[in-house]
Amino acid sequence: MTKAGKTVLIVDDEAPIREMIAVALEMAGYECLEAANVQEAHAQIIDRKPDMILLDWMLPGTSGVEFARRLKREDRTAELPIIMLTAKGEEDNKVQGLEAGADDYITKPFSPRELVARLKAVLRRSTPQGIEEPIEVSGLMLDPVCHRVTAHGDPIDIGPTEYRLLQFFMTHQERAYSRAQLLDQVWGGNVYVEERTVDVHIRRLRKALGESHEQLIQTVRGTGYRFSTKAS
Amino acid sequence: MTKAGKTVLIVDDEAPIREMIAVALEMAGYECLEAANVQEAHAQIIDRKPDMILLDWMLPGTSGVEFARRLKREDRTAELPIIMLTAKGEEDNKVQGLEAGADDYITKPFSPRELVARLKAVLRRSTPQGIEEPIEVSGLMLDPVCHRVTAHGDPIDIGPTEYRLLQFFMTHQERAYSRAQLLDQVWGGNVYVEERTVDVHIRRLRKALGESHEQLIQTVRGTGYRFSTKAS
DNA sequence: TCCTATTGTGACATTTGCGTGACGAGCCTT
DNA sequence: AAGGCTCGTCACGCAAATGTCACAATAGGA
Repeated sequence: MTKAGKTVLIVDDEAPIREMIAVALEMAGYECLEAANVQEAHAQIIDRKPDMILLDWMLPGTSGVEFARRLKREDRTAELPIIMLTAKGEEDNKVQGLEAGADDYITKPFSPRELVARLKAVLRRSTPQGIEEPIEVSGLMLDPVCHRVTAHGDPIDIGPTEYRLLQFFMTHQERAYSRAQLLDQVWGGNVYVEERTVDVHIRRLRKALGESHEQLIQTVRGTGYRFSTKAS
Repeated sequence: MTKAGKTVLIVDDEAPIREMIAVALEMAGYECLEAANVQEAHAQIIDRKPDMILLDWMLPGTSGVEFARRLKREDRTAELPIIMLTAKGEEDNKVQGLEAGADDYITKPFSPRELVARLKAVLRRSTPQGIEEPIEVSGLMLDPVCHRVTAHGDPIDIGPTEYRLLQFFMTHQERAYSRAQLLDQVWGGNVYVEERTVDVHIRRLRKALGESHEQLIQTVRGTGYRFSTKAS
């Protein structure tokens, strides 16, 4: 489920180090941004909206700690996970770093493997999914927490894509969506697939729902599809 | 928000430090026990049953690491969360500490705020529910007190990790968990392990459960796993 | 009614995700 | 030191899931 690889912003004043880290992370499937100082970092954050920040302790101008503190203070960036990088021998500052709002702390030199591992752990913690209530429509129930679909209590077996499709429909009832919109919302923006693929998945979903509920997914000829309890 | 304040055992040979920590924790609503050495600590654990342990790295006689390892080995105390305390400059030993079974690790000097924060985090993920009643699901029984699993009365032999995994599943039925979530909940947040490792342990657990019960652990394609009595 | 644009449907090759056995490292007991 | 145990990782293979196509079915306008 490699949605889109998460984006990591690397802030360090030494280009070779940035590069090294970037290579390691890209091999692990992350997208990397780089910044040599606080100004660049700030621009990147606003512009590219990374999912987390690798922040060197020592920076020209504003120090890393200060920058971290600033980010945590701003609403817009308060939730951004930060991992502080520090050279060995600066361990005194660990407490400061963590208090400033860093989510983890790693000492140079470090192995790429360790870096990636910590990164994963931090990302894992900081991305809780929204509160998800079961949705029920005329006997058809989708429970996001259990990741399960049932019709009058009986489990229905569908693939991941059909699940996402159904979830989208059930949270957006009564409205017609074009194939392009569905691809955007269910498949995710930057994927190239034929629009007719939507038809196939609609079919699979209808089949899985069975005669009792397939009517909920209505064809809007010339436009797309709609999920509705009312007959068309 | 939860029941009564948790009890924390502070193990350190320097009385002033114990005192300082105790004051900080009591202000945060915890009850504190103190021990200057391993013998005292052991007595306190048996006698007062603390909910977690703050363990200094350096101790007269048996070292903190060794003590931690011993606690993790004994069934009776294996689940007790431990936070190791260490003076600055001993960071090399961090890995040793964590591997010995410590759930977290904190370097002196530290701020009371940091200590309390880590303590909360560790407690949160180690004992969501305090007293441990046996859990039984369709003939499969897990008894936390005896640290034993039986299927229709016949004992099942599984390793510690599989035990924790099963315990987590049985206390969190029906809900689907991603591999990342399982790593967090079962392995502990500060451990860096491949996600696929979860698969392997799932397999080992299923195998141990046998045909009669392996169906309880269901694969949720593209998402993770789920423990449920209902068929998928 | 016929025609055409649009959608339904089954089949197919490819991709992806998971199950599985094996292996080596570390720890504990002997 | 040796042997057993548990653990994390890897590589391989299978099966589900996916995207695409070709063709059938359908609707709606002329």
